[in-house]
Amino acid sequence: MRSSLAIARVPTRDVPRHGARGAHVYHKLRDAIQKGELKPGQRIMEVEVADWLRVSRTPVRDAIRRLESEGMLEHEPRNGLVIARIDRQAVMELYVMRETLESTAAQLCARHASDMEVLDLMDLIAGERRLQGNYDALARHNRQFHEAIHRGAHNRYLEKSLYTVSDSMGLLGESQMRLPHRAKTALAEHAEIALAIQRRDPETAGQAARRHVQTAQRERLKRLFPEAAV
Amino acid sequence: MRSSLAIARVPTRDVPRHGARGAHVYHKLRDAIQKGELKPGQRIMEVEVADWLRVSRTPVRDAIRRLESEGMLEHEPRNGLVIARIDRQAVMELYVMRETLESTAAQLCARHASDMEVLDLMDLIAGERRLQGNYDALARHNRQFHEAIHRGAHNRYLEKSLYTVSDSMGLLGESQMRLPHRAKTALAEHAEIALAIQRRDPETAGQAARRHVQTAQRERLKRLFPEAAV
DNA sequence: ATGTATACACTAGCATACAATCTTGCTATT
DNA sequence: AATAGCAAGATTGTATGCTAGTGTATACAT
Repeated sequence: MRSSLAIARVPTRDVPRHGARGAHVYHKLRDAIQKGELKPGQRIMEVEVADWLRVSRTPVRDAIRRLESEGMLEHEPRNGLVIARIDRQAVMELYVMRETLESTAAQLCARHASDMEVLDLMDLIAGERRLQGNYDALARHNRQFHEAIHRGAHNRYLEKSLYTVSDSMGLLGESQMRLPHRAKTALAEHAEIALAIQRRDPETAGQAARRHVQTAQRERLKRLFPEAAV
Repeated sequence: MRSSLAIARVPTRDVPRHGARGAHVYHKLRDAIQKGELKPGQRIMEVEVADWLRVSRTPVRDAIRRLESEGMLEHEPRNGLVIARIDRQAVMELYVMRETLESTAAQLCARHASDMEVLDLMDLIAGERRLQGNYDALARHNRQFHEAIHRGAHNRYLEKSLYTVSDSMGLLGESQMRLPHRAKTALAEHAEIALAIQRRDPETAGQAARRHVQTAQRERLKRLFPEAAV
């Protein structure tokens, strides 16, 4: 079918091979949104994206449909497709949802995670301690820690829901882990969750996760709406 | 652009007008899956669907991408795109997820539903009582009741998650409400949830919803896997 | 100056043509 | 008999042209 050295073959351009362009566009857009290069309310046009990534409109459409269904993009009545805006009300709803899901994930993780997964979790806590001060790394690490818990719950539907909720959180701006005091508090909270999971104590783990989300929410609201008395 | 009486114009065929074909295909496919006309594992091919609905592959692809992202369709390694299969493990995970979400919805509904929405809920209970024996109607009614609670929670992310979870439930086969004894029990459980919501008692409402999902799960497992000792 | 109508540009929805990939079954070779 | 290789057909991925619909500007009327 192809050159016998197909495995060594590399795309001439940065255009991905046939059969992966839709996914490529999806990830590029997603990353750009997460990094804040594309901001909420900003308009997205098929041709622009297609030009940017040097593909045709079709794979762009595929990616857009997916991001739309995940709530990262939305059609604004008289304005076309835009990066989803998250108003105050939506932030509240999002955090309520996250509270529920993270709490459930922690509970299930305490019940179902393998011993290996629990060890991973403890390693992550140790790693987080070492990273104090390095805010970029902490932000990435934070996501890893939470994802480890999500995986440990062994529930694909829950994991997927948490995935989209986390992405929507990304729309709110940069990670809270960049705030020194937040990073410190978060470490303690993470440790509390991880220890409860290690003890196989679902109730405590769930409660700890719930509190963790709540304090994160309070901090977030202070930054997003500093004028409001929260 | 068009005839001056565009408003009176009706599509010649059942092909919807420009700007709605993708959505049309989405709903047709979704309905067919819910009704069991398309069964889990069955292969879906773009051209077939396109012929069936007399549209081109493009809107079909749009619909497929969406259903895929919602978990109704999935790619099977050497078989292409198929209606999602739900194995025993997935059923368990799905019900855990539903338990969490329905419970949360009931709690939030007790807190945030408007008085009008609560009245609606009570009307639905009364209606359900009258429908005893009419199993088709009960199945529809059941969905309405739950959707009313989902809406009453006033949380768009929660509502969306519940929407996709409910759809995945549809993959399991016909509604449990067709079983006489299940219909009777369900009515009592629904009433319990609704009354707690009316009393604005989130804790009780949440617990009742959780139990409701659990008994539904037990019944479902009995039917799906009669051999297993559950 | 304000309202209304017409023309124009822009964008997403759609259809279709083309290309790459995968499946499958056959054949030749061992 | 088993297996590698090949070829035909099937199916999805990709590119692109065309069109309907909608926002915007300009001209005209009041």
